[in-house]
Amino acid sequence: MDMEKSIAALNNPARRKILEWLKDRSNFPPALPEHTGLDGVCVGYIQEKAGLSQSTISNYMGLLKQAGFVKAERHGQWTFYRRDEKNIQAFLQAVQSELLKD
Amino acid sequence: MDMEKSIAALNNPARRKILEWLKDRSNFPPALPEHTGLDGVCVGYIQEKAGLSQSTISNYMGLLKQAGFVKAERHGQWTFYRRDEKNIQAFLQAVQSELLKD
DNA sequence: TTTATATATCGAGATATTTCGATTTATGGA
DNA sequence: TCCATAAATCGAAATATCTCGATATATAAA
Repeated sequence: MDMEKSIAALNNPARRKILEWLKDRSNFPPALPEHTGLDGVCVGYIQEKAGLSQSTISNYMGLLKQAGFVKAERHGQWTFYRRDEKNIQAFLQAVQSELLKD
Repeated sequence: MDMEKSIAALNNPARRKILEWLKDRSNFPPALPEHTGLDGVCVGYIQEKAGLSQSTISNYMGLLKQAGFVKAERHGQWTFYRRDEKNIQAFLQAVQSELLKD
């Protein structure tokens, strides 16, 4: 749990939005036939949804990954990103115990 | 609850430290005789503890205040800052419901 | 009213982040 | 092998943050 990286990753509305969208696969276009059964969302779909450039999204997903909020898995030419719920919970726990009195 | 301002305010290790220190008055030098009974810690003590310039700390406390994490109260020439526990809890609630799935 | 002290505000240089388009790398298909 | 597509990396301009010292403001004390 790198609090520094985690908070920096959250310090951007688009990145927070992406984390929210990733809660539900149906926020993105339906998976391609060759992707049925695979978990996560590929960069292109996130880019389309966010309306930002490919390089920006790739960068953002890298930051979210380094912060531990998402996991990446490569399948062929695509990289699928999905939330890392365990780490997200761990982060919330950590902020809480840092911020909360007692 | 301005999530934007709140996260930005937390996106700095010194400001997070200050919030932690403010949990316990004894992290700072004892209050002056003329301040006994008054709540909070004055800027000078925070500055001394943090080892940053006076203007930096004044700026930081302003950011923490705008984010709702602290309350300021002026007594004479001193400004006393203290945590706003209600708002801190509200923030934690908000991050949690934004980040957590379900 | 002058002086001293505490804090806030201003202006600026250094550093970091944002975001892009261009390029590179990885992979799969013709 | 050559081409197409997806994603990552690079380089850069615009903007924001960090942090300071200097100055301004507010208050109290002499």
